[in-house]
Amino acid sequence: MKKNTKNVSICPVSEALKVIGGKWSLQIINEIGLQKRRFGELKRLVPGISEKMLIQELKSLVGFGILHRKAYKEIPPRVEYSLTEYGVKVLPIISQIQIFGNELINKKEN
Amino acid sequence: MKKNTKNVSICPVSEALKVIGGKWSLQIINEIGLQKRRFGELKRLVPGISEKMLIQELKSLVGFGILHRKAYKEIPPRVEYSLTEYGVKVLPIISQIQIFGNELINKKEN
DNA sequence: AGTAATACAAACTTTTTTGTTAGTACCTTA
DNA sequence: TAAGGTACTAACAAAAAAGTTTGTATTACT
Repeated sequence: MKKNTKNVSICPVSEALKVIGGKWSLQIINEIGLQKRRFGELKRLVPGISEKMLIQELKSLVGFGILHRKAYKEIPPRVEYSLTEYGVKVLPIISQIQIFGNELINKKEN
Repeated sequence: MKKNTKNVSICPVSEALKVIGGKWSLQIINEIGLQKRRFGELKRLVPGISEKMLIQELKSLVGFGILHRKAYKEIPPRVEYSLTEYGVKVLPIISQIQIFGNELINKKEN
């Protein structure tokens, strides 16, 4: 495994989980997909999320370079979020997790 | 999206995260891979994990049908963990996360 | 009799994550 | 003048996850 400057191992899985490890990030990324989504739109699309968690996650993902944020200078405000070229690389993870999640659901039904 | 008996939506991603959403589960599953691993072995292989978290996760994963636990009636005790047929289906998720994690690491280095 | 090895268990504390509530700025329209 | 719509912010509370410490059973070996 790779080491950092202090010669401590860096685990790719751990590094990834710092970015997409929370309760909501994957759901948000999934709803954005290859589109542009407004804040209010995401609020509706991600069921159960609070406004606080939504902005918190959006900010974090923007900070990690996963999301791009475009604010229009209008009143009332309009902000659009979309995946960056890095963000797009999260989508295959989601696909795999969905496959597994569906297996779990089918398994439960027995 | 699928609905359960109470007509509430079930999200495959959420369901999957209930099983593999913690800090350690993916690392543990990754270390087991297609082999058999003893408790003590995993303790060494997963750096930084406490004994408590290790058994807690192992128990949980056994409960979800991801891991198989085989205890030998010996003293000192010997217990071997391995992936079930369901557990094996987590490996592609890990592969994808590793790809993404490595991208993050490379990105940081600039 | 004392120690070592292995795989845990239980009680408790700390840390992290998530949720709740109330409030802001700005312009438009009634 | 007052209310409405949008994207936030901040303070605080609750819940969930993770960490720490101490202890257990069993047998073999010294």
